[in-house]
Amino acid sequence: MKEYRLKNNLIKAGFKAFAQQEYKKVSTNDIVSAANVSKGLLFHYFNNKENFYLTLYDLAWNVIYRDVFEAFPFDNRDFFERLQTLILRKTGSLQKHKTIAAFMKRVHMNSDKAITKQRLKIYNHHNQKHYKKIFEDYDSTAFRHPEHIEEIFKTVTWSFSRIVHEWEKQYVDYDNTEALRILETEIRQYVEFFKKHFYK
Amino acid sequence: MKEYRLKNNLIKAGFKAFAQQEYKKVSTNDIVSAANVSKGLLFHYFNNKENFYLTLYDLAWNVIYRDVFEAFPFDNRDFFERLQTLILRKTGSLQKHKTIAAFMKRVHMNSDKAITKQRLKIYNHHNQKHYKKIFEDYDSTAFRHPEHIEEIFKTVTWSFSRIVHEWEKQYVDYDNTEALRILETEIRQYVEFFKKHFYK
Amino acid sequence: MKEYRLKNNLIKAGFKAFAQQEYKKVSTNDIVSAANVSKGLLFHYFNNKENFYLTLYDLAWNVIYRDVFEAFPFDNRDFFERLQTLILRKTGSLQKHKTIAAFMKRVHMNSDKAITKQRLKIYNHHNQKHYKKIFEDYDSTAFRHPEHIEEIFKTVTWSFSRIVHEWEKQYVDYDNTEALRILETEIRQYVEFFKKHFYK
Amino acid sequence: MKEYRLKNNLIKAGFKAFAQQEYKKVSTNDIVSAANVSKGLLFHYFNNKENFYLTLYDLAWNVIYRDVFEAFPFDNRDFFERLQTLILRKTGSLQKHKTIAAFMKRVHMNSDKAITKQRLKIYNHHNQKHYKKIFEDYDSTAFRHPEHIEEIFKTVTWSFSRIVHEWEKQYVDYDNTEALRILETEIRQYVEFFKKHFYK
DNA sequence: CATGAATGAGAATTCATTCAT
DNA sequence: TATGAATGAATTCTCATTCAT
Repeated sequence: MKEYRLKNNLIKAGFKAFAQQEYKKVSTNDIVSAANVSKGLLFHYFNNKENFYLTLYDLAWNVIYRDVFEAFPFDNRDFFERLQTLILRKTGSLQKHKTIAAFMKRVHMNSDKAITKQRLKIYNHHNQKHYKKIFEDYDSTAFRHPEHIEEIFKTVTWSFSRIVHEWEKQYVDYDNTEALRILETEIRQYVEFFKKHFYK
Repeated sequence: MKEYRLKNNLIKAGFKAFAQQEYKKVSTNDIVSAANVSKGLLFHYFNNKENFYLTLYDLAWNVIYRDVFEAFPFDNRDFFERLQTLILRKTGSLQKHKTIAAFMKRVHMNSDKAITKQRLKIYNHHNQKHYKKIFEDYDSTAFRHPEHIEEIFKTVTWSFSRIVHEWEKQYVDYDNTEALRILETEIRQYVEFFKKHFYK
Repeated sequence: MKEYRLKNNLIKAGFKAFAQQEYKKVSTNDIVSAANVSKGLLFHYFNNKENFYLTLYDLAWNVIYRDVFEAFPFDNRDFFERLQTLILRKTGSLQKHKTIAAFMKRVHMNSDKAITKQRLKIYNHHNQKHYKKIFEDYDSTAFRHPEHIEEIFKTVTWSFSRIVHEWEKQYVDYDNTEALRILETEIRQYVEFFKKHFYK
Repeated sequence: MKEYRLKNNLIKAGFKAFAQQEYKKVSTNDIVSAANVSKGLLFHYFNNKENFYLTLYDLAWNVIYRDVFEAFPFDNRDFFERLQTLILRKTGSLQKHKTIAAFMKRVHMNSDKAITKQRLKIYNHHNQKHYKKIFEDYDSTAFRHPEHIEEIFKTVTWSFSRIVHEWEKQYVDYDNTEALRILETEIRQYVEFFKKHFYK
């Protein structure tokens, strides 16, 4: 598809620019000249700066979830193991795409009202869509108290996100695969712990 | 001091503006018109926008540490209790000065390189100066292993900052004094815990 | 004529757009997207925006004069009655084609030099062509002073255009047929008046 | 007032530019460079293009009414003669300020919604203010039917505006004073006519 | 005949900063 | 100390037009 070459250039340049600097500090001029593209093209494709930014955010989630769902082991219906796979793959994807990871960090730090609102919409849309995919057919028979699934889900995901956060701070400079193995071990440990308490 | 009225107006307007919006989004026009002061005066007093911003940051710490050191119980030479007082007063001060608290949050989220660098300088300067004041004459004889004081200091301050952080998130809407009492109880609990382990 | 469908879409969209907004305010993007047609096609058919605009103007007169000349009673060779028919049909046509009427109003208000010049050319071309048709074989024997035909022509057409103008302002919201009947009565009255003075 | 020199340059350049071309066709660049003034200054004084345009419109009426009211013969309380003075002075003022006259024509032809709305507001404000001044203490005892004053007022002003309009078209190129004398004669004639019919 | 990607000059507007008074 | 007029580079965005396919 030769015709999307320049659009792609814009997207790449956008990710890079918004990963390095704040939204407001990045000028559309910077982006188009980095993308080696005319001034008008950005607006031809994305209408305005804000929409471009949010489109990139949307694309970023697409990239991440593509990695997450590539040959996802749907045959394993164990709740915790699915969750573990999800987290490890998400984290792995961000490790792989450094620019996107940096971009995401900045997006989530942006405190402009209009942008925050739209960003949440996009985020929720992805979350809903993909969590449904993963958790609509998990094995609920294993739980000791299936009626507490809501609370368990929250506690567990929250704990995991915390673990990832701590791990991120600590292993920021490490070799990717090595760091991921460490995270995996830690998560696996917690999975065992959760299983012991929440399963029959 | 009639002659500093306008400078003060600028400072107040500055805190308010930078508490509500990002550095880049706030225009000097916004500030001077909110302060009811001429355009030139801002630059007369503060040279440029960046310096104005950093001056406010410096002033903010002054405000906070003035609260902290007002009748500080220096007669109590216990390490942990001094630390506890420091933290509770700092937090209390921010609770009292909502605008400054919001301002500080935004400053610490700002990721502009030039500003980050300068901001750290100011931060370190205050930290050094005031921590010295508090911890230069603590009672070191109580420690089981005085040679580990460095590690203990880090562990403890880090834990405390974590506790405050969690507390902030949870009690954001609560009544000030009530929320502070809760924090105090929690911190006191940890102080006991630390004393038990690190003191003879 | 399947192959002119898109050209027709463009024309319709053009009339509508230029009826609603000034020439400069209408963008070619507006037109092509309203016409559901590619950007290039507009330029393929009409070369540039200005030419497109003027082509529409030309077409508008074609539409109007088609209505005027549909089964025109050429057997009646009376000068004033032909003129009356011309005016009533012209006005009726504009009442029928609201969009074209609005378009025409805007075109005649446009004061861009280049466009005004071209517009006049088109206008004169139509005028000449059609007035000739109507007035080349009128019954000149009825006039008291056939040598004054020029002045009579001017006086009469000018008076009629004035009558239509006043009528337009007054009956803008009325039912078409009803309003037209009123205009007809008024014009007929003047025709009688003119006949009395200018005929033998 | 040395400090308003450049503001005045902008105003003059604005009148000239908007007198020669449509609102949309005039670029702020054209104006500032004609005024020999920096790009920013226009926006410093007038915020945006639209507001600049409307400010000029307001100023134009000020200029005209300043001419109208300069030593206005308020001692003459005759209704028609006041009206006559008003019209002749208004017309004379526009003859004197050719640029403003051309500007006004264009403003009144502009069909942009937002601008039309604001323009009317300004127009009504001036009208109200000045008509009140002139007609609040006219001699109403002279009228045969003072209860019909509303209708008389409308009929008369409408007739006069029509006369001026025709006159404008005819004497566009004539010497100012000569043309004005012609208009005056014509108006005077009508005043006599009105007096004969509406006065006792 | 039909597309729409691509261009780039030019538009309005913003804003930190300067400087004469 | 205080003003605010003045600057102009930088920014976002528009739009008629071209052209390879």
